Amino acid sequence: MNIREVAKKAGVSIATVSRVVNGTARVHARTEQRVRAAIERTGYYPNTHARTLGTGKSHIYGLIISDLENPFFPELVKCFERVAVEHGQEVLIANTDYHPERMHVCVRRMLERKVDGVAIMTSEMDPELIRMLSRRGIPIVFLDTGLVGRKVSNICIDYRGGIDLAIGHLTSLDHRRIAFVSGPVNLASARIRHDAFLTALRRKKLKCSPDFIREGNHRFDGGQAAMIEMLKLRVLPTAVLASNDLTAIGIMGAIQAAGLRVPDDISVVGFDDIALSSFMQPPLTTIRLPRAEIAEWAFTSLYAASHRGDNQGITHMVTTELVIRQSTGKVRR
Amino acid sequence: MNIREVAKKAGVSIATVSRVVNGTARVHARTEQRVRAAIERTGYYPNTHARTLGTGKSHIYGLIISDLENPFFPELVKCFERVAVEHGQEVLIANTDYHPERMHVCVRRMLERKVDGVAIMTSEMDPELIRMLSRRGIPIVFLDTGLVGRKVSNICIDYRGGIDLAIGHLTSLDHRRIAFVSGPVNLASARIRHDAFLTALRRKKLKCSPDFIREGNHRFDGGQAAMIEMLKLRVLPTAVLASNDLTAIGIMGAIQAAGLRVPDDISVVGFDDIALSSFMQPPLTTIRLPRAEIAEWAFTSLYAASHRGDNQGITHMVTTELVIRQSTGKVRR
DNA sequence: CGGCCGAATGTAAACGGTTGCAGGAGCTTC
DNA sequence: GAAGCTCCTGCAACCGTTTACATTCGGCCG
Repeated sequence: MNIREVAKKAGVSIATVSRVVNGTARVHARTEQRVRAAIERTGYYPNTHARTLGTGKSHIYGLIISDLENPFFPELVKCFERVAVEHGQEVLIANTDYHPERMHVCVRRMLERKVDGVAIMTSEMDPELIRMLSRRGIPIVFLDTGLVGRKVSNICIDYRGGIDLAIGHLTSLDHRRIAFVSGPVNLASARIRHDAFLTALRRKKLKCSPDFIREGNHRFDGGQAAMIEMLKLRVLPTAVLASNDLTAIGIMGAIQAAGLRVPDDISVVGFDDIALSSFMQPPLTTIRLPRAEIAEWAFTSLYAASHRGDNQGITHMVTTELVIRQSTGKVRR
Repeated sequence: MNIREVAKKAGVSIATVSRVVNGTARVHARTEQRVRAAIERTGYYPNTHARTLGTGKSHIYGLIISDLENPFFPELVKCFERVAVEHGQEVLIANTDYHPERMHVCVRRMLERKVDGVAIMTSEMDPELIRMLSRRGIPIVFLDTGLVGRKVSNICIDYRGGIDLAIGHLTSLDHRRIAFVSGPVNLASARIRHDAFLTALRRKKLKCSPDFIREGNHRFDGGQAAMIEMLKLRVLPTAVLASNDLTAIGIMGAIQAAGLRVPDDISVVGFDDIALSSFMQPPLTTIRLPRAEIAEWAFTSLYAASHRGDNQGITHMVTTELVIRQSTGKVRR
């Protein structure tokens, strides 16, 4: 059931069938009718590979992420896929597993399949690889890297705004001793959050003891370990802000395991608002990162660049919001 | 940089380049050298779409799942992708979002991209669609459906064995009043677990009050609601088994919200062993479903069917195991 | 030295679409 | 009635491979 079969059944040339299928040129209503009937009867659908070969457009978009098992990503991937399918496009997903060198394989896979654009939603990256894509005119969109250029767009997250909200919320509950557990310091986006925390404290005229700043790893065990250490201090913080939700959940675990209570003894605030956070005991107060918006914007910017030939990349700012649940409360006297 | 460029640079015909790239026929060592050098210099890699057009093999495998946000799936998807990439194949992921009618779109996407095989890891399905794939000779692998046929394989999970282990574990801790919160009853795999629970109780000569059997929805809120109801009974169970981990986590939430303790007052056992379970307070005792094994076997069975032309599908049995953590304990007097 | 053989390489026809260009049909206009 | 215009439609080249078949080449044997 290829285009030739359909053409024969409809008594027209393959060019006419192609025009009916794609709507690329006027076809007489009567002819169109016949072609459509033939398509119906044969159950014909075009071969995308042949189409790609002819037009150079694959209708596939690449999505590179760090790790699908990190709860931050599934929603992002799902939304990206949903929007892509709504636009009649396909998605190619690749995991780097946090290894910068795996990026090579990912980019290679994208090139081999001739993607029409790539969303790079990881922190790891390699300028050489970016150039490989750029040189071929493939649109790119990044998450959180300053770069913007020809066909290269960027999504910026307002970490500072979210952290300001969280600190404001905590101070309004009379918290003065606020600790922070960061992500891995070699991660740019983790450093931004760390800086934003210090700035926000300063603005509130609060001091921050170095004992109250710990490094985590953006995973459960990192938060847990950091908090276990912190609980050995003579003077404990009354609230802890974490660089992401998994860290916050690890922190809550350590607090509860030590026989203390959240939020009665120590309040905890996370960052990301992964689904899991609302299921914790107590449900976690956290700064929401709108993953659906990120995914949607990532796709549509690539799609626009590929279709309308928008050459100048742009920066899109994504705002965060504070979701208040039950892991934060007023300071006990 | 297509095959013609390479051929020109190496001073050979495109057929020779193709033979070097694919190793499909003998090429003189000296010639091969020249071709490889040309490939190196030009950074050439073959166009997969042209290749697919010529050979009929796309080297793409489809993976249909219910919902990427259900924590059961990310690990499955990740493993499937890893194994596929190791074999030089690509993966096409599609979500049904639990809607049987979305299967149409998923299967259509698979057909359009000419996948070499499809793993259908959802419960929803439509025999008509299966036939559409089968008629074209596309290998299929299912999770948990009795069907096996020409190029159709099946992965069976030993639910009964896992549930027997769990009930054995609970009775050895002196539990006699054991409750069960099922999944949605219209889901075959949920019914199997339900039946297995009843059988296991009977084998231990335990009676089960109808009050102790509730229907959940395989989500957090279903477990929570079912347990809130159950806690109104005059005589409470000493242990609850859930049809999956999310349900179990909802159950623990309801118990703790009611001021009771897990496992001191009520023990809880889950099913699946999603990553989250080990992070709960207390960490959840659960029946582990080996998702990596399922994914690996799903891919390799498709790959074998596509490459070696294995026509007879087979059934693969996957065993479960009990992971004992801290949500289960001895019955208090 | 001629014929034969096998190894190495080239030629050209698919694969299934898209699309620029040409041409025919039907109609208006002078 | 011829010229010119529009609207449809078909022809054929092209996209980048694979692969069956043809061809060339060198060596070996009788």
